[in-house]
This record gives sequence, C-alpha cells and structure tokens, in this order.
Amino acid sequence: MKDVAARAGVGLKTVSRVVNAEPGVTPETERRVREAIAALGFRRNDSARVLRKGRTASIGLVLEDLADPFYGPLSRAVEEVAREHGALLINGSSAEDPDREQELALALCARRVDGLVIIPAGDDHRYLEPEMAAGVATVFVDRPAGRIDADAVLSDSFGGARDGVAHLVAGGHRRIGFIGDRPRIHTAAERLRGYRAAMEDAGIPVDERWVSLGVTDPGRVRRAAEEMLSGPDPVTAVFTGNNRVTVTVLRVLAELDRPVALVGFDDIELGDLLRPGVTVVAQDAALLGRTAAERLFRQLDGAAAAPERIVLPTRLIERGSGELSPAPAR
Amino acid sequence: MKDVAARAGVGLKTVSRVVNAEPGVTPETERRVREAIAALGFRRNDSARVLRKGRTASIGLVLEDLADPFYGPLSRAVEEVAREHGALLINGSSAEDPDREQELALALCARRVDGLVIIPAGDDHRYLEPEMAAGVATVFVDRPAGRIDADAVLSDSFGGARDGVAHLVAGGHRRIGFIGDRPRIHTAAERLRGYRAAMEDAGIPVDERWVSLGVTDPGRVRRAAEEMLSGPDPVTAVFTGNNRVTVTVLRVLAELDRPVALVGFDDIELGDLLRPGVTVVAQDAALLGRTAAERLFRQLDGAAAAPERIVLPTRLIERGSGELSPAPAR
DNA sequence: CTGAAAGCGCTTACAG
DNA sequence: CTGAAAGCGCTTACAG
Repeated sequence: MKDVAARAGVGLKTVSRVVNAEPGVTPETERRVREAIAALGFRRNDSARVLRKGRTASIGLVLEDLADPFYGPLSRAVEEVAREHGALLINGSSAEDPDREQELALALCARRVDGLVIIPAGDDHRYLEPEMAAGVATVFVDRPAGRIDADAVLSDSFGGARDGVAHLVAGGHRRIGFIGDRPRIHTAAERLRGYRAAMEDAGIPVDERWVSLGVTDPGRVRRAAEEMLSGPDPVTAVFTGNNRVTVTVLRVLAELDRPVALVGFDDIELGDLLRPGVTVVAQDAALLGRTAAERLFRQLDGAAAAPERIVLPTRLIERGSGELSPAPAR
Repeated sequence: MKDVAARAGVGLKTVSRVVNAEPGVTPETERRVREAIAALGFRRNDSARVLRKGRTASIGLVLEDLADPFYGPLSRAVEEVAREHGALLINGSSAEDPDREQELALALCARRVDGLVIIPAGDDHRYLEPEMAAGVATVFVDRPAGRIDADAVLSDSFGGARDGVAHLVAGGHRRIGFIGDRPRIHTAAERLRGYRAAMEDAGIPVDERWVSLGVTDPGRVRRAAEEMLSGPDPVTAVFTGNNRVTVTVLRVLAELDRPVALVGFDDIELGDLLRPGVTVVAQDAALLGRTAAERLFRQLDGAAAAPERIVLPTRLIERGSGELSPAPAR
C-alpha cells in the first residue's frame, strides 16, 4: 500500500479510501491510485485489516464429520447465512473426539473468528467461557452445550423417537429393538428416552436385550442387530438412532428371510426407492444449520438475549418399512 | 500481551517466548508469566502473528456444493491433510457459478490463505495469475484449470465412461442413452467423449436423441430420461453422468413397467441394496481430495515442480442394473 | 537468560 | 478533498 501511495503520489489514507470505496476522492486521484494498484499488482491484506478493525468477518464451524451426509447440508446452510453477512466459514471435523473439538474451537478463537457454531463432541464446554466472555458469539447445534449456558438449536430427538416407536406399536409390534449411538451423545440419549417413553405409554416392558447403544461403525451395529434378531424371541421391529445405523441395519435386514419392520431417525437418500421404502423420522439438517447461524449473527448484532434452546420438530415419513406387520407368532 | 508483560514484570519478548514455547526462559520467570496469562485471561491473537510471520497456516477450498455427497468426503480428506500440516480449512461453495467462484477465491487470497484447492465452476482462471505469482499455492481438483497452467488432480472421466458404456454394449445393448451435466463442465464433456468412444468402438452410430446434457436438477433430468425412454425406439440402457443424475434416473426407471439397464458415474450410498443393485463407475472422492491437498503442501514446502495433471483411475462395480439384458425386440 | 526498538500492512482520529 | 501520526498485537533482529 505504501508503494501504491508512492507511485500514485498520494498519501496512504487516500489509497485506503480508494480500496475501501470510501467517499471523498476526486475521480482524477482515484484514477491515479487505481492505475498504481494495477501496475503493482497490489492486493489488500485482510489480515492487517482485521488486526485494526476487530472483526474478522469469519465464523468457525466445528462438526463431527464433514463426510457424513447429515452434516453436508447443515454445513452448507451455515455457509450460506455467513455469506449473506459477508463472512467466510472455517470448517473443522472433531471426529467425535472431545479433545479434538476443544483444540479446534480454541484454534478458531485464536484466529479471532467472530463466532462459533459447534456440534459438540464433548460434554464439558467450560473451556469456552473465557472466549465467550471476550465476545466470541457461540451457538451449539444438534446437541446442547455441557456445563455452560449457551444458545442451542436442536431437533426434537425425544419426541421424534417417541412418535416413531409409537408408530411401530400402533402397527402391532411389541418386541421392538433400539440401536443407537453412544449414550454420552445427547441426541442418542434423548432418542433412547423417546423409545422408552413410547414403550411405557403402550404398557410394554422393555427387555434390555432389545436395546443397544455404542459406536455407529458397521461392525458394532451389525452385531447388535443380528443379536436382537436371533434367538427364540427376536424383535419384530427395529428403531435406528441415526442415518449411519439405519444404513447398516438395512443391510442386515436385506439378508434376512423374513420381514422385519424398521423406522429410522434421519432421512436417507434413496430411502424411497428401496422395497419396502424406508420409513423415517426426518429432521431438517439445513434448517438446523440456518437457524443456528442466524442466531449467531443476531448475537453479533448485539441483540444479546439470554441463551435460549430452540427445538425444531421432526416429521414421520411413512414409506413401507415402518408399516410392516409383525410376523405371526410361531 | 503488553498487560501480561507488565503484570509479570518482564519484557514483551519473554511473554512471546513462553507463549510459543521457545527455549531460554527460567522456570521461575515462566511461572510468573503463566500466572499473569491465567489471571488476565490472555489469548494470543493469531491474526497479529500472521501479519508478522507471513504464513497463515490456513488453506482455502472452493467447491461446488458442500451438501453434495460427492464433495463431503473430498472436503473431509482435504481437511485431514491440512490438519496433518497444522493448517485450518476455509470452505466455500461456488454453487456452480463462475463469478461466485472467483469472488470466493479472491476473498480467500485477501485473507492470505497459504494455498487454494479449487473445484472450478468457471473455465477461465487467469484472474488467479497474480495470486499464484505472489506465492499462493494452487491445486485444481475434479476439473482442470482454464487458460492457466496449474496442478490438477482428476478422475479418469473419459476412461471410466468408456468402460461403463462398453460394459452395456457387451451386455447386448445398442440403443444406449447418455444423460449428463452441462457440457461446459469438463467432467461432463469428458464422460460424453467416453460414451462416444465406446459407441464408436462398437460400431454403433449415436442417435443424437439419446444424448442429453444440461443442469442436473431433477426436473430437467426426468424429462430427458422420459423422452429417450418413450417413442417407438426407446433406449434399452442409460449411462448417467454423475450421482445427481443417477438418483433421478433411478426414480424414473422405478416407475417404468419394463427393465432398463443403468450404469452411473459415481458410487451412491445404498446402491447395493436396490433391486437390481446399481452398477456404477466409482471414483474415490477422498483420494482425490487427499492427493490434491498433499500436492498443495508439497508446493508450499518449496518442491516447486512444473504443474502436473494427475489422473486417478475409476472402478466399475457390477451390481445388477448394468447387467440387465435389453428387452427383446417387439 | 532477557528486553528495547522497529516493523508487519493496514485503519482510526485528527488536522488542514 | 487529502495526509501525517499513532496504533492494532504480535515477531524479528539485535544487543546486553
């Protein structure tokens, strides 16, 4: 910028004015500055700008795994809102590791992102308190914060799971399995709670062999499914706790010689084309992301309301798998 | 930092040494500094650091749409490599708009990202020449750069499509349709070229009504598919140019009362569970991303070889839909 | 082992 | 309409 000013024969401030399209520059002066910019290949350094201005016009997003089909649309929605506010999005995957989540979130804060959207992997976010006190806007999405008071945008995991399981009960099932993510994860716990509520509402005691929580890798899920589907009293229906689990259970059911009902949490692409179609409790990942990001920018605009928990409804989509009748008793 | 130095009764440089774990500080001094840091809630400002050091330890990724299942794993792979090199990833979606691609790429350069991984939407990247000259490492992935010489990591679109179509020909098909993305997009053009090559190798003249290129939104694709599947001489097989097209064509075929063979470019989740299973020409999105990112960091390490084009092989996965025989002539 | 000075590339607040 | 000075929060190069 100094070179540009020298070449155009003007002061630093005038170059700054031209670069930032501020008023108060004669057309002739502006022309000279622009010419110098072009000749020298000047490119404004936004890092320096940021240092002076305070705001970086960037926000951070910490999620579990960018490659998961649930987080793609969510991430895109956050990006879109950021774009509307002139901000860039820095993205990081925690791989469901609390330490990595913290490392990422703090790295983003050190870069002085204006705000943070977090899909937490851990359940203790006190490490963020100094950052939030220092003015970093923070919104949790998909799962709430742990041990601190912060905005959260969630799907109705409890209600959605309860409705899905009640749907199976209404179809005549009594032995219904639940396969979900690790219990430490808020959504997994809530969905299990929904399952238990629906069973209790129906007066069906839950046999604990019907319930399996743990990592969602195909091996673990497959074993869990095979176990509850074998033996003298197998389940006649399964409720799956998220899209990763659903996909694996679908593979297990495809190998089975009898129909087993299935309702899955999260919609899955092509779920309508399978036979039977896959009945799901759908959540709106993009709306989740958009709502969280808008809330973030509202914080940044100074509309500093008290932290709030926003819960978005889920929607049961019947496609066939959830409407299969229980096999006749043997 | 100034406050920390004052409180600890040391110089600025000593604080800097402690913060950066540089050697040459007595344990006692370090203790005093750390205590001041804790008391004051000091958080190093990486923006300032960046301004002084030159490198920002961040790279940019410009892609088409974070929500597309093809780009999720690619993005994740780039992020993973960035992480291995201590860098953060700034992500942006061009929405397949060349202007938006340019705007994003230049915004990332203004933030002084160390490097740029670009899935181009446009076909003229001369706007990047000043940036590259200024030292921004740049690698194109999935599609090559236009009008500039730059590294590119691509899948073998031509060979993959040719093999896929040849597979249909080997199964006895002669009237084979091709539905792809807009012809301006390099991968679409290459895949069409592969289709034509396979047809020519088989001595089958291509009826231009069998070929449809355009946007991949469901409406356009559906109309194209319905058109080539109707009339007196419908196609007996379809080759689809990417995962978005495949998904829509699968829906059209499901409504049909006769079997039509299908081979799709890109693997799709649950493609193995449909009946028939979906035969695809799979590319490895994660490997594409990883290769591009590694190439980028090699550029940054100064191993400045001449720009190169790396082409990764595709893999034909037979699952049933591509092995359907043509309906007997009426 | 420790620190004072200069500077990274901008913007802010002010004066002319 | 225009510009000189000071400063954002760090690091570099140097001296003690």
